[in-house]
This record gives sequence, C-alpha cells and structure tokens, in this order.
Amino acid sequence: MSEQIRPALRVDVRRPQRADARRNFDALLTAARDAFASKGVGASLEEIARQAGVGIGTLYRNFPTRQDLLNAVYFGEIEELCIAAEDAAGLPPWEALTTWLHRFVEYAATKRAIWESLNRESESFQTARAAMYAAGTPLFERAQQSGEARKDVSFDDLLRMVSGLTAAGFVDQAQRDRVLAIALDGVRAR
Amino acid sequence: MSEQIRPALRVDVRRPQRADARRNFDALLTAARDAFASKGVGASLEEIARQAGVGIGTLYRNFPTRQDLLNAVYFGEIEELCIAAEDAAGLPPWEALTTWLHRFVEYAATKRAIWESLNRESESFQTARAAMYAAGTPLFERAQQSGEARKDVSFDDLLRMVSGLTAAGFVDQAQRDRVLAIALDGVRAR
DNA sequence: ACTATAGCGGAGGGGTACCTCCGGTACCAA
DNA sequence: TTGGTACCGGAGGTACCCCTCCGCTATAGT
Repeated sequence: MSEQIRPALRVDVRRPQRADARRNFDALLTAARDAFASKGVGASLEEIARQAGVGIGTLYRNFPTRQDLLNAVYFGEIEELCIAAEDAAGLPPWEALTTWLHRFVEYAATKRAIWESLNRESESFQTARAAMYAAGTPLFERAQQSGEARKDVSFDDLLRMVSGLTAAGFVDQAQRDRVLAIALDGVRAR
Repeated sequence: MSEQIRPALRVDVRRPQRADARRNFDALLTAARDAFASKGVGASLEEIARQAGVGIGTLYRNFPTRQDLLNAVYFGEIEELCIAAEDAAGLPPWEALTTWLHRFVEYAATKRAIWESLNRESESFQTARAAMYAAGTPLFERAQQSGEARKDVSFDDLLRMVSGLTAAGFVDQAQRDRVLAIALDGVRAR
C-alpha cells in the first residue's frame, strides 16, 4: 500500500551517485532535521555541517540555499504524513481522523519551525501542502458524512487549529493530549 | 477602576528623569515591541535603536541586557491584560470569559515570540505570569460555576490552548475567530 | 545666563554566520 | 593497480551583530 506512487513529492535536490557522497547527503538531512527542530529555521548551517561530520562546502554543494535544505527535510515529513493517512484509512471514521491528527501533532510538534517558515508561497511548498491535504481530506469528509464531525468546519480550519495547538508550549505530553481532546470535542457534532 | 494598584508588576528598569531621556526610553519600547513581534525574540538590537532614532549606546544604558528589554515590553502587555480582565468582570459569566480570551488572542498573536521566550523560569516572568493568571482565573471559575464551562478543564489548559491557536498562521482574521470559536465550543459544558 | 551633570551616540574590537573557491582526497571502473 | 574524476573540506572575504567606552551635548536648577 505504501508502495503506491506519490508523484510530485520528489525534491529537486539530487541524491549523489557515489557511496561516500550518499552517506554525507543522508547525514546532512538527519542533522538538519534535528537542528531545525530544536533551533528553528535560523539554525546555523555551519553547525549542521559540523553535526553531520561534513565540511561546510559539502553542505552547500548538496543544498545550494537554505531553502533547498529546508524543503528536503520538509518533503520527507510530508511523505510520512501521507503514508500515515493511508494507514488510518481502514479505521472507523472518527477514529481514523483523530488517529491521523495525533500523528500530525507528533509531526508538527517537532517541526513547527519548518512549518512556519514554509507558510510562504514557494511553488514546491504548495505542491507538498496539496499532497498532504489530499491525503487528509478524505478522512475528514468521511467523519462528516458519518455525522460525527461538524459540517460548518473546513479541513483547513481543523488543520490550522491542530497545528496551532502543537506549537504551544505545554507542561507535558499529557497536557497536550488533554487540550487536543478538548479542542477536538469542539469539532464533534452535537 | 483601572486606577487600582497592581503591585509587583513594575519593571526593575527605571524610566529616566530628564524629558529627552524619557522620550528615548519610550521610543525604544515602541520600536522593541514592533521588532520582537515581527522578527521574533532574536531581533537585532541595533536595528531597534535605529528604528527608535536613538544610538545603540542609549539602548544599552536603559536596557543593559536583551532580557531587560524583553521584560519591559512583556510587562506592559501583561498589565493591559489585567486591566482587560477587570473591564470584563461586569459581563455575564461565559461572555466575560470569551471576551477576555479574545483580548488575550489579540495580545498573544502579536507577541507570541515574547511569550515563547519567556516560558523560561526567570523570577520576574513568573511574577508577571502569576498576575495574569490571578486576573483571568476568576472569570473562568465563574463560567464553571454557572455551569457553562466544563469542570474537567483547568485554566492553564485553556490558556495554553488559546495561546497556541493564536500562534498558528491563519489565512485571515475571520478564520482565526472561527477556529477559536470551535475550540471554545470544546470547553463548553454539554 | 551659567554651570554641573545626566544623558547621548557611534566608533571600534570581538565574535559568528554566510558563502565561494580550489588544492587535495578517495572512490570506482577498467 | 592505476588513472580519471566526482567529491571533499576548510581557509578566508564579507557582512552582520553584540557590547563597551568615552568625548560631546542638551537639560534643569540656580
């Protein structure tokens, strides 16, 4: 199922041919993922290269601009979310929706910096965003049709609400889940 | 009513005596408010001084550290919120709560950067936070006692939910209000 | 008007990040 | 093994930012 082809999600950045180069490429992506998550979009590129055990020149060869690196990390995350949506498709309507949203929370909590920065209108970002919406919308519409979700709420409303919640600083995981549950209660039809 | 004394909210930073110095002080605060709102906590202090039409030395004399400046801006905001809570006290329970929360949204939307940065545990921040909680909690408890707000939600849960929502990027003001209303519906007793 | 001084501002030293460039390294194919 | 070359890495130029220091200026009291 997750072998399915998801076109238009491939980054324009090319994964290198040589074995050592591929190792460096992957190490950079991993380091960047961590750095963006913890330090935000402005994380030092030199620090990322250091963390990856690679020279700064290697970083710039693979990702000529900061945005290229940001995109590469972001696209990977989006892809995971699309897979999660497919996986949740088999569950009952409301459960499928909330399961996916919880997965979304995990995703957005770590990567909110990226999410924020990519609210801009670069073409590649719009493509990725569209892919994620395409994956999540069916889950939401199914919950609406089953009468469990309010019909005066849009999927975009829902997603922004949830992503906003994940960005807030919570005392602990439990509080975040509790608050998410409260907010989702507002989406439930009465 | 808003003449009431609110102790422990005064900043350790002293407003200068001389007229020209006070002008500079106020200009710096205004510039800092804008800069922190738009560029985030890391906004350039030299840029803030430039924006205020003041030399960098003047900035440092009034606010020796970045945190001092951050505090000064933040404390002003908190004070406004406390006043807003007093103003809302006359309304019916649920309306009083939501009115204040909408005011909170306006506040947090512009200043989320500051809010985030101040999630740390500096003593002065805890004091300010406590003042705000003291102002808002009565509104919430009144809504609970009138049976309009759920009793399994804490004020802290509520505030973090709302502040999270304001941090999310919304398409427009209308969407933000719509989403806030949905989330607050989750807080309403059934 | 005059003076003591609170307050000003920006030059400048130190630091860090960005990005380019190119001599050197190590992979892969034959 | 060996050669060709894809790839490496970090020195270094540029640009900003932080913060201090001190000669100068504008204010307020007399």
